[in-house]
Amino acid sequence: MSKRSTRQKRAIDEVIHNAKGPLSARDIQSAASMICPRLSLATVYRVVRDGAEAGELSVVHLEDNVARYEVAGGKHHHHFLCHCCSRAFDIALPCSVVADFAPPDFRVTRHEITLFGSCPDCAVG
Amino acid sequence: MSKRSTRQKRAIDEVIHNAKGPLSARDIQSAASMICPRLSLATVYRVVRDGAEAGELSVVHLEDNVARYEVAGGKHHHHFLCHCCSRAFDIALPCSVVADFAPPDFRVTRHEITLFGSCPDCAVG
DNA sequence: AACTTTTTGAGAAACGATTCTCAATAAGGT
DNA sequence: ACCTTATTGAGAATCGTTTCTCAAAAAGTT
Repeated sequence: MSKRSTRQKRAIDEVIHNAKGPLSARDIQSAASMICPRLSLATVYRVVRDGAEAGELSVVHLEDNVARYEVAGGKHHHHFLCHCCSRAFDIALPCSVVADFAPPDFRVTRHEITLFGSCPDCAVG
Repeated sequence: MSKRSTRQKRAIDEVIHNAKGPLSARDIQSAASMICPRLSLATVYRVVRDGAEAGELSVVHLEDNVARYEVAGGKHHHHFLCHCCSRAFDIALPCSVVADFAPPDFRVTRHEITLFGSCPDCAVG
């Protein structure tokens, strides 16, 4: 639990809240560095870990071995991962039926739908 | 490209072909060890890498930072990852519409739907 | 069976993400 | 402004997966 409000925490918070999708620790570092120069990766990891433990952030694991963080409690959504710039974006997909199609002896507690391809910035022509 | 048929390769092949879902290198090693004792992890990695390069195997990355391998060219399906025993299972889900719901400026080339929960062996009562 | 060349086993090494260490810095209260 | 204590930065350390190394073992050919 964090006790003091610091420039670093405020910058990290702002970056995460303005993101269009979940951000990796490095994403957060480079974006928040604009606001708070010399922000260290260790601090980013500390702050997001505390945020996740406090239930304010949720951790998203897509397919590239990198944890990404987003504000928790938003409405359910899915993700798009650009194979070109490696950025992740939020996407809304209908998914109400997904869990119902699992064989009945599997207990489904959660699902993730991830789309891959190129994002608007990377798509050519 | 492999030039010789060995006990190790045959064991690994058999294990992968009989699997109910994609297998990690360690999964393969422990299963294939029954057939071919003292099989080393390095060999598993070599064989699956060659298989993937030859297009015979495809690599699946679920959310736990471990590459899993399955025979390529099967019909499209999705995966279930047991958070208890960490095994992955193949699952068939309807997914025809999934890509259509992405915003139009995203180019979708692939998707992955993963269900999480407990598998039949791990689900209690 | 002998020979040549690929393949293997075992552990060391590499690699990238994440965590730790600790002296230096900065919040927040007085 | 001062003091106490949480927080930070920078790099070292860790952790787990995957790759590399190289001598020893095995495949396939004659």
